Amino acid sequence: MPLCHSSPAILSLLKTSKTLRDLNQVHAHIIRRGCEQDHYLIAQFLTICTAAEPTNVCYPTAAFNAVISPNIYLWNILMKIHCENAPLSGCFSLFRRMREGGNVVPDKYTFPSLIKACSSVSALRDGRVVHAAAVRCGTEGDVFMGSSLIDFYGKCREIESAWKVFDGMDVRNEVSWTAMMVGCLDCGDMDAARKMFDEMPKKNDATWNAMIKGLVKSGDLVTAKKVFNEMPVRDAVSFTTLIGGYAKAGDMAAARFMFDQMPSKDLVSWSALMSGYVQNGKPGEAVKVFGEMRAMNLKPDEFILVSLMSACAQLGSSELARWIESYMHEGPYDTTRPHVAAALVDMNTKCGDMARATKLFEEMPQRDLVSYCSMIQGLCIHGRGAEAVSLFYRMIDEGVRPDGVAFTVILTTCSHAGLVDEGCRVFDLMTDKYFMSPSPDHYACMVNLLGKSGRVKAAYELIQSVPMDSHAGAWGALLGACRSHSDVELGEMVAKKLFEVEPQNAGNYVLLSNIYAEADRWLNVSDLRERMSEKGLQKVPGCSYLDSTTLA
DNA sequence: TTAGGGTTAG
Repeated sequence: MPLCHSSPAILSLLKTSKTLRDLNQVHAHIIRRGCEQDHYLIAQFLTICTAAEPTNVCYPTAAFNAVISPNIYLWNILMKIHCENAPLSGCFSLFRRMREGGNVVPDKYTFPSLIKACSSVSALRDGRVVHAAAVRCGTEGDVFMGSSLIDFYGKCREIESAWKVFDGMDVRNEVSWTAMMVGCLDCGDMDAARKMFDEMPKKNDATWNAMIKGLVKSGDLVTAKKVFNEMPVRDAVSFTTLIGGYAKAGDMAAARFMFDQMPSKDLVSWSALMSGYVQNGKPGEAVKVFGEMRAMNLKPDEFILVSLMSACAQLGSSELARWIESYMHEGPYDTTRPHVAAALVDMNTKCGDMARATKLFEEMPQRDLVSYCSMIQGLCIHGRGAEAVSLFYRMIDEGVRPDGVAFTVILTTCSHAGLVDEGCRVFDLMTDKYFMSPSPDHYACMVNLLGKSGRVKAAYELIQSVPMDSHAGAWGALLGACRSHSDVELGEMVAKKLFEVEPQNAGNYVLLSNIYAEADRWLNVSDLRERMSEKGLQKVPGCSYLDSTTLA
């Protein structure tokens, strides 16, 4: 029996609590007044607890554990807290505890959070188990249940299962429709998504924004803008989605224009604008935006600081780097969080402070894939290829599994440092131990590596064995190698291939012409120059293919 | 009795 009935004094105290300190005080009151078994009061406490300290799972769990016989409300609240902040395994052990010793039966409020936790990590098998449990509990007819299942199957790319849930629902609302539409969008089925968008009885902001996002992702910015204009009330999300779309398309003028149109800008929109400038190689602009933001007395979050650090890395300014670091130490920023730490390492290597980068890297509580890659790349930039390779193996020893990007980084390093045998070993490791199929970029790295070390024939054989469509980058690297090793015969074959795959690239003609010139084959040179002018190709001096297409 | 769940942006 509760000793007190939701003491109004404690309740009102609880409602004004904002910080952990406030909560500790209220908690002390709860314990002193013997209210630890008051379900209603503890429910309030748990809710406010996570609002104040979202990532702290331990504290609400401890308060919950003090309740002798928690009711279903309390179980569901704690379940949601775990689902949002704890690893999936923790959520499932809580779920087991609830079913085995909880003396309660899971209800329709229990499952949606669990399903959501499964979809956030695409845990298809686990989600199916929860789905089955929900069916056994007779809650699968609930709209929330259905919507979370549609979202889950959509995120796991099981669109057929999503449709089955959607079609089987007796009652659907805008959330269920939106979740299904997002499933179609993620599968690339624009027609089905558009049909749903047009046919659904009711739309909310999330619906409109999801459609805009899908159109942006498919590259159709014109229709995205049209839908945006048709939206009854545009919120920060809609603006930010379009800003991101323009940034990805390289149109920073349009992105900036959208940003300036926003009636109220939040941190996410500032961050989108900044990272747009960073992505488009305009670090100076990103730094300027950061200045504008600070002038408005806005407190940057970690995302924004990561963008600022990337901008600084591009600028290579050690002064700015030092300023950012001291700024972060003053504020409430957690510099040990993986993405922040990785950005710090990257910034310091690119601004020339390898000692600082190494110190930061070694002092991290745990090094993840991204921080390892930042450090490996840093060593590569500073010409310390051998150290980079041994760091790569240390990463594997520490149990961090390399992904495709990590292999690109290490292969590029080997290629820059001329570590041919090491590169070949890494390439074999990727295919034989990790069973990864190399991407065009990986092949390009290998061709570069073999080609630069003079093994042009081996490079040619590798590229011919590639089971995918020829990648211009790899062939281009090989042509470059043919030039530096004066292999006219192979150069001709490679160039022929390149003229097929990228006929617009004048650089390939120039390379071949240089190969001829170095072999004193002037007749071939003039032939080639003629073919170039016939095709209307012109090589801009000092400008690569990438530059000229970007400018166009 | 009061309280608890699902869709959209960096």
